Amino acid sequence: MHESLTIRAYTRNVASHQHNFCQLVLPLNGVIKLAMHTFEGAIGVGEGIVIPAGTNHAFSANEQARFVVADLAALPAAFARHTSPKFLLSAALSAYLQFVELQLQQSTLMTVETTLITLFKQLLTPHHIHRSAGDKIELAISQIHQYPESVLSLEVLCRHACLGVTQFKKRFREKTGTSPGQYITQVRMQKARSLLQFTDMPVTRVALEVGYNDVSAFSRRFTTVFGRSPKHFSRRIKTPDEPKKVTF
DNA sequence: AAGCCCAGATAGGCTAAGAC
DNA sequence: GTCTTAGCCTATCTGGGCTT
Repeated sequence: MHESLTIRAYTRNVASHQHNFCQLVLPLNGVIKLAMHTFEGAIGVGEGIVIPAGTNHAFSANEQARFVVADLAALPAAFARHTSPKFLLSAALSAYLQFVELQLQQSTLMTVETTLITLFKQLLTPHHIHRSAGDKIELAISQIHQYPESVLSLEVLCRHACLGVTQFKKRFREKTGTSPGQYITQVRMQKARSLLQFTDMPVTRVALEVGYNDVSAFSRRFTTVFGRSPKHFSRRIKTPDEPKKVTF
């Protein structure tokens, strides 16, 4: 099949139908109402819904609605563990979809669409796709992904999930396969590595950005997780091949 | 099923020393 | 000045068993 990204707008009522491919619907503006056997409700900006191949679905979109529809040959791996078809997008992925809209409206090159789809599929990772806030544990997970630098004690997370500590720990492990503490560390270290690789922030600043008030504690944890010190990943390292800065 | 308790493990803060 | 590493200490987390 031909995989594609398209921008669609206001749609009154589309009767129940199905495709032999997987479809993701991602609002850029307005609200879309969707009905299928595993879900019935509305999705807005910052959310998305996955419609597996062969699933009957009907939908309508309000007058303000504008949304990206991605037709994909297979269900992306990031959705394999999802129990709900609804999901949340990271701020970075939402920004990318805005960029996609502009490019699709302005570019006439087929290669651009191909590149946009390729990158879109690469961004469909747990780092950018969070489960919908419809579940109590998902609320806590969403909090971890949105604010990894904040105080994320068990007490705080239990409050977000409206659960007791025992229930929270049990359900969290069932959902994620790991403990809350280890999950938080994973998220923080992934973010730290990205900041080191793609910004010129010093290690001390990166430590603060991911919730460590002490750089030695951050360095120790980072080295444990990745096997190399933060400085190894830092852009601030000058390699022998790096061109010398020319000043005028 | 949910909550409580507890021993052991782990994380994070602080300090100091040393490399670059 | 920036960063890493190590030692020490305290707080918090984890996982399992027990109770309600």
